[in-house]
Amino acid sequence: MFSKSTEYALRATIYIAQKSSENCKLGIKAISDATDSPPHFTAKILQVLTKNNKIISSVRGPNGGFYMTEEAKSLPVRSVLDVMEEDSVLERCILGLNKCSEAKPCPMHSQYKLIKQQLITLFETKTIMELASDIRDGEAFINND
Amino acid sequence: MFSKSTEYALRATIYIAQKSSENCKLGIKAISDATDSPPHFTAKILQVLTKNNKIISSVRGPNGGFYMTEEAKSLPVRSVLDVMEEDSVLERCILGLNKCSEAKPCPMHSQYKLIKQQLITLFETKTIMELASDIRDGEAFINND
DNA sequence: ATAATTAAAGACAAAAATATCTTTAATTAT
DNA sequence: ATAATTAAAGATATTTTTGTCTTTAATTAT
Repeated sequence: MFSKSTEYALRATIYIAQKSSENCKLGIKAISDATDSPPHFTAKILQVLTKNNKIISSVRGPNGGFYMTEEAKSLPVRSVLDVMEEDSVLERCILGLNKCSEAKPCPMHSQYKLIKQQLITLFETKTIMELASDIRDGEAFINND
Repeated sequence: MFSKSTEYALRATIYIAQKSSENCKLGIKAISDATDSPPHFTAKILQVLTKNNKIISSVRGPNGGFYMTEEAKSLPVRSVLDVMEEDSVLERCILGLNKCSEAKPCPMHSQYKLIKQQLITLFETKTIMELASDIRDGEAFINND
């Protein structure tokens, strides 16, 4: 469904949301370990997610690292997809046609649009914080151990 | 959702199902034109789909080309995904975790599994023929014109 | 038989995605 | 001020995906 980059982005974001705060930041090593992601590659992805401190914030130097504000934690999961430029997965034609629409549907259009709408709703209503809470409560996991 | 290869495979299969029969075969050019796909690349993909004549059949030489038997046309759309080795899209964890399961779910697992099940059902119940009929009846389209 | 036609097979090329490594800049603690 | 620490930025490498081109083999019509 998503690229590796986006999978790593989602996992890192959820982990940072759960573990960090403005006075408790996380290093790249801790994040990549906890989410089973390649550290250097994850660092690159976090550079994107910290652009404009939109989703993730960071500070350099000793005791620095990555963290999220409470405000950012309350963003919908879809914001991560938007930044990673994978929101299109939620909109595209399942057969890859550019002009697939109600007026000129592909043969899977009418059935797939119902599923697509549920995907959109899921990513737009679920917040990052909600996913993070499930991990904190031990109801969900973010690694492969 | 799917790779370009699989998108081309699905479009080509649906087109061949609609236009061909054992005594009316289609050339690669006709297929790639009708489905807005790169001809040489599509030829490669058809080589996979014709392996063992499982889904698509072909004969070489004059008046040769690609076609489908009535039996093959009645296969579920999922058979194309299986051959293209993209059936995993219907099974994988949306966050890319290898060990995501009921016992050790990712934080999106419980909500996403409902959507995933609908995708599986869609691809397993819909037949290639059904999609092809929609095109024949002018209810659906397979190109970008 | 021969020539024409068509897909199959294989080699190659380009682009994109994934991953790593090194250098730089910012921040902090001392 | 200095040294240590950390992310940012940039360069490079590897792998995968996508795409093209050429040669081969099969089939058919003449």
